[in-house]
Amino acid sequence: MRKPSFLQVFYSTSKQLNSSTYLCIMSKVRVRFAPSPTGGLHLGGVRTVLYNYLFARKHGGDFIVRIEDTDQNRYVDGAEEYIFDCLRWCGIEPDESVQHGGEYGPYRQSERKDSYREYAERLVSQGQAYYAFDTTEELEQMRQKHKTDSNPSPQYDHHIRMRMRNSLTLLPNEVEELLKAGTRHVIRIKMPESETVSFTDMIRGEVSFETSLVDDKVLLKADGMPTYHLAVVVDDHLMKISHAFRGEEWLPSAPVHILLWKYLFGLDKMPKWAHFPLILGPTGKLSKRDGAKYGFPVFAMNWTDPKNGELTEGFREKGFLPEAFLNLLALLGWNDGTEQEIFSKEELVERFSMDRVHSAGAKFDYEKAKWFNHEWIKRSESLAPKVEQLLNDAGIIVNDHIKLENILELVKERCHLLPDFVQQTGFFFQAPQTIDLDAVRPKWNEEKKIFFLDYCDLISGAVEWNATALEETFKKLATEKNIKAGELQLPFRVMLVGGKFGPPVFQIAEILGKEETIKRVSSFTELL
RNA sequence: GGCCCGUUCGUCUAAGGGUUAGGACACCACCCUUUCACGGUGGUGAUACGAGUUCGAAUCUCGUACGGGCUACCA
Repeated sequence: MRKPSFLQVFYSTSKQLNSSTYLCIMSKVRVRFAPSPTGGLHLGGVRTVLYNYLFARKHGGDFIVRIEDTDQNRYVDGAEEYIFDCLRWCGIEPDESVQHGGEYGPYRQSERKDSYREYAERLVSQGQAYYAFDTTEELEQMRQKHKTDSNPSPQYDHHIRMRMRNSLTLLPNEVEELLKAGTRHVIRIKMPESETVSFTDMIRGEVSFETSLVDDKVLLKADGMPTYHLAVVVDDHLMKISHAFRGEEWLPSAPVHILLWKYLFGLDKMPKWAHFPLILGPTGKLSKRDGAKYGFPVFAMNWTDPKNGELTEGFREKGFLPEAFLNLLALLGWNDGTEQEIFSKEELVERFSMDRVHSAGAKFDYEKAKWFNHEWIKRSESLAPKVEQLLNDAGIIVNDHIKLENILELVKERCHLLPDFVQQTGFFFQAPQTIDLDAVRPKWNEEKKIFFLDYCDLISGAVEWNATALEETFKKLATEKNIKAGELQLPFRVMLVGGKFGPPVFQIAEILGKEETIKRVSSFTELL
């Protein structure tokens, strides 16, 4: 018997599915990251990008970056460029964006301004939204007037709206007049008085809300710009977004978005939602404003606030590898069910699945973050350019690149953050500026001084210059002089590197070379 | 205050009714190493509480407590 073709199977299976599942199968996966250009890009933002990206790649879909710049007051110069720089550093390239182009542009909401009003007006004519003419002062008055102990933050909702100045309370011709006169107004959604709105979150399952408890959110602002609520729904529709992922802080406004989808485009067209758990700092939600006050970075890369010139350090500059940064972020709220913790980007794409994303918030652990970075440093084969840059910045010139590669292999396991390499490799290229004499002094004596002088004589004539030979000579001489070799190794180390650190001391001497080794020992013996 | 989400070692997490509740980071001890690391071995350490369902609950249900988020013409 012939096997049924894929299409036949597909057709017969799909008939048994409901229409929304059918659509889900049919439509291409398209996800978006929608940041607002208001400052640095923090941990949580990058993880949201990552999960979006992984999901898109995993399902052969598109990853879109849409700039949500509908608030002109909060616009910060350079923030948009910065976001793309961060993504580039992480190795995440969008398929469509302001910088990458695409068929669904413009990808900046401010440039789509004209399209939103039409949808808001449509809602008004459908009776699902209304014009509101209340001024900021009137709103403030309302909040003051209705504020009680049991209701500290009164909402513009179905209890209040009939007492405000809007197209629900005003006569039609009054509204007409106000509109004609160009009176500043907003368009608000008219939340139903008693409906239950629910949806299935890919991470949390069914979530439901009573519409009577949700306020009449502004959809279109007085300046003609949409609020997030309108823009996200309209643009997700226009850009054919199949799955909408965002942080948990958006969950409370989900009913507004669901209703908007229902009114404007139909629930069957609505993307699947997932709300990611928050990444918490030591005291709660990580905030952009808290910058590096936690003792660890929160931004992906250095961010300088153009308003006050204030610099906030980023993970990149702190010395994190992008591979490690992505890895640690991926594991903050997700795991593949095995005990594996180190994943490359490619592995993450392969293993990622939304139903293994945790629903509970995760407190960021900087110690573990450093462990991830250490693991990636140990695995990395391409550290040299980064380390060389760091050394240059410290005023140390790298004259031999093969030598640097060899040194890197030797010291990798001692470095958690990239700047650690400066201490661990610097002395190979430049004699130590400071010598930790105190580490040697207590057990130092004339006998030992003579040992080193004699050792220098011995090795200066050595034909074979390698760690093994050097160690052999060293130990032999020590035995002859009846001094414990161990007591001599620490001083030797301090002479060569300046302190109690670094790889095995004879290997250091090997790399340093004869001339330099003898030079450092001699100058040391003159100091003590 | 209201609404929503959440709750397994200090932290990130595994365990989709039956496990001595597993791993990782951190911490401690020992081994390796006469620096510091890496590595190895071992250890301390958790199902918030109370009911219910069940022969059996970390796991399902309800309540309580606690934590977090939201409550703008910000996103």
